[in-house]
Amino acid sequence: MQENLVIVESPAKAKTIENFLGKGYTVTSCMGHIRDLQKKDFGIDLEKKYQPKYVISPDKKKIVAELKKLAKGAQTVWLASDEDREGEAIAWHLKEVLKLDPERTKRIVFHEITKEAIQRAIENPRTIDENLVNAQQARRVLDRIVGFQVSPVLWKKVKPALSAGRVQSVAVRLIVEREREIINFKSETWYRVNGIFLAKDENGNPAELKAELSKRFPTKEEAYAFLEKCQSAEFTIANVTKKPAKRSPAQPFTTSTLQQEASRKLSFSVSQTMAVAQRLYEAGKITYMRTDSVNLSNLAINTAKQKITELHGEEYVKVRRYHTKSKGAQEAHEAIRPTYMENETVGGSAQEQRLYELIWKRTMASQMADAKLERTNVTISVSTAPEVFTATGEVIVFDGFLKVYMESTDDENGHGHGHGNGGQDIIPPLKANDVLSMSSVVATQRFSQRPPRFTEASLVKKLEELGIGRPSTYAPTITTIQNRNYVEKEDRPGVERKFDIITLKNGNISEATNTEITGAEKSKLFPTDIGMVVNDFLVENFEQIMDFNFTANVEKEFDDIAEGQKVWNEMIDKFYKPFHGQVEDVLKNSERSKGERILGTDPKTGKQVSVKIGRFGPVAQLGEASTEEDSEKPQFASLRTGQHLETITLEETLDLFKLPRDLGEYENKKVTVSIGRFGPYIRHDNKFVSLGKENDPFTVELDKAVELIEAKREKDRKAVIKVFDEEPELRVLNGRWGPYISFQKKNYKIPKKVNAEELTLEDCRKIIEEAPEPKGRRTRKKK
DNA sequence: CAGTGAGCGAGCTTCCGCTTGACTT
Repeated sequence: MQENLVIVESPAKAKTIENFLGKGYTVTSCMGHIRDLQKKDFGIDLEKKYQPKYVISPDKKKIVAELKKLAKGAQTVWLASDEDREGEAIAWHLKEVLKLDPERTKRIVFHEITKEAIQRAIENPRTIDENLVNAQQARRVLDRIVGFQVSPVLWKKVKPALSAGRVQSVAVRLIVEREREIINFKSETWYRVNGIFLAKDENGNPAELKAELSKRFPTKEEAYAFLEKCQSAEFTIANVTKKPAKRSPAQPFTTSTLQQEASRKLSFSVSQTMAVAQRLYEAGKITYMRTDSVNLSNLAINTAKQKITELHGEEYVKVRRYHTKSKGAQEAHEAIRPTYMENETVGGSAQEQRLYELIWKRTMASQMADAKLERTNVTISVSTAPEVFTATGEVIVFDGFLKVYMESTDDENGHGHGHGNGGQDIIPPLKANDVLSMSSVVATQRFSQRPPRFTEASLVKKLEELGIGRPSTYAPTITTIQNRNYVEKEDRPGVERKFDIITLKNGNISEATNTEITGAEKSKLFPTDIGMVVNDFLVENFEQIMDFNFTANVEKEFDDIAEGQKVWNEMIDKFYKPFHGQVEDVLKNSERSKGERILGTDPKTGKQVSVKIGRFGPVAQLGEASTEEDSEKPQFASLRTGQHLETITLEETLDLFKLPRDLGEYENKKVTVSIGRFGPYIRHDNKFVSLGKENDPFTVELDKAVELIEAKREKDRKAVIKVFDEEPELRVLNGRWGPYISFQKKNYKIPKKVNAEELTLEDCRKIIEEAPEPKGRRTRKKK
């Protein structure tokens, strides 16, 4: 009989701990929560004070059976789940489900995964903290109430299969509101003036001093006038100051900061980061990747110190202890760090290697000395004008942590567009009253930047700041709002923008107009039409849930429950009563929401032009539906990809009704052009030919269409490699991925070694016969 | 694949947080 059974949450942890405990202890894992509210019939008994109806999660049945067996054979069961709200609940569910005898059950928590810490935990067992468990039950019940009562309202009032929740709905709101800020953004313009002056460096060689005028000019005329003044001006150093400055390393990684940096530096999506981190964790190369702690173990700090000394010398070491600020953060957990600091690199896939390297550098830097800088500020006065030029230089005196790692920022506007920003590293030696000769003064038209769109990672950052969601849910939440089609991750090309440049050089002033690309986006989150409609509906009708502080407010109450100051189902009752009233009221009284926008009237027919969400997505409508008999039905046309309810104009909408267009006849059959799901196409003789990107369906002519039809026929001819007279249904075709066999509407792969040209009918039949049955069910949800 | 946009009604959808695989493309 096994004396002791220790149950932890994750199997990797179990393995480590078993090694520390040695004989007499079996360590196993329960893989997180083993029970949850039942999914059907709400899962909460509203008649019995919100009593939760728990069921064993289907994917945990096997684990529970195994745990039962092990617990039966153990003298003492040690519940060693995490020390937070969820962990406490896991311990309690285990106790309930495994029907553990209180006499032989002990609750322990580790503050660190070391032999000493575990030994200490074993020596200091406690009982399950019922208050903490109740705080978790309140959290769980509240989330179920919100999710399962608001979602059905959406099914009725907007569209079936939609969802709402405490976390996801607020995440969508952030993106929708940001998009509207961008739509309504009015760019301002001004003129920035940069001067290049001539000086001498330490060795007496010519050196440039780049400076920016402290004033921006709102108009071209004012900028021009200033340059005219500069023509005859004398430029004098008014002031030189030098100040020391320092920069400190960033904290070690948490889930959220890892996702951000992997996104910025490696272009990983948040779920990709988590999947790669999971593999590193399972291979024992990094510590646990779902954490909000910045704490490093003593062991980690010491080995980092050694490694830094070994690689860079002792002066680069600075031991720093980081503490997580957020309340209820788990000091038991550690920051994400390499398990063995001495390993600079690891094997594995390229992605694993890159993510590991990032984690290693960040951890190292966190224990390294500050970088010391010297900042120089120079002011240059202009004899003919009150404005001054300033130049700022920054020289690294001691690199410190910068030797290994520098955190990136999301600031996409930071480093201008190559028009000079007035800054430079090294400032030539100068002193006050030096007179400089001017090489050039350039006024450049600049524009204020619209707010940036969210990336997956910057959205996680924002959610974390708002206290919404947990390390284990950031990635799934981001995935959910994309799967529900509330949000899309997209690239968008920028647009060309013209800007003026006025240059003073060699005493002459010249003007020019340049162009630049602006507003290009890569992997940014855009709200969809349905996302916007759902968001507006929820903000209008469920303000409390959609409030950015809703989570923070209920968290305070959960804390009160955890401290025994509040009774959990009383707290839920206070929330539920008014909330449920609201749900009923909205169901009864609110209008169906279709996001309808009336754009104006069609000048030709005088009919109303509008857009809305239809059964099959966003649709434009010409004319109004009427209840009268024999009244004309309105015309409909789907919006094209890239067009949105919020931004489409009357003209763009009217264009949609110009299709399908009749181009005339070819071979006595009608040729028409239209736009379908896969873009613009030509229809002729019941065949379809894609128009491609280069041809506009609104202007394309018959000649071009015929050309495309012929090209398609030629391509189709080439597509057929072989036909057999005996079996007309069987053909060898050339597809996108090479040759394949088509038979009775099904396609079959040809083995790589086989030359498709030489296939006989017998060969083909054999391939079809031996083709593996398509396994498994098709996933119901399509993205 | 190249459309749809009327209405009825059955049966379904949905939350957040803990954890890993087991699946297919």
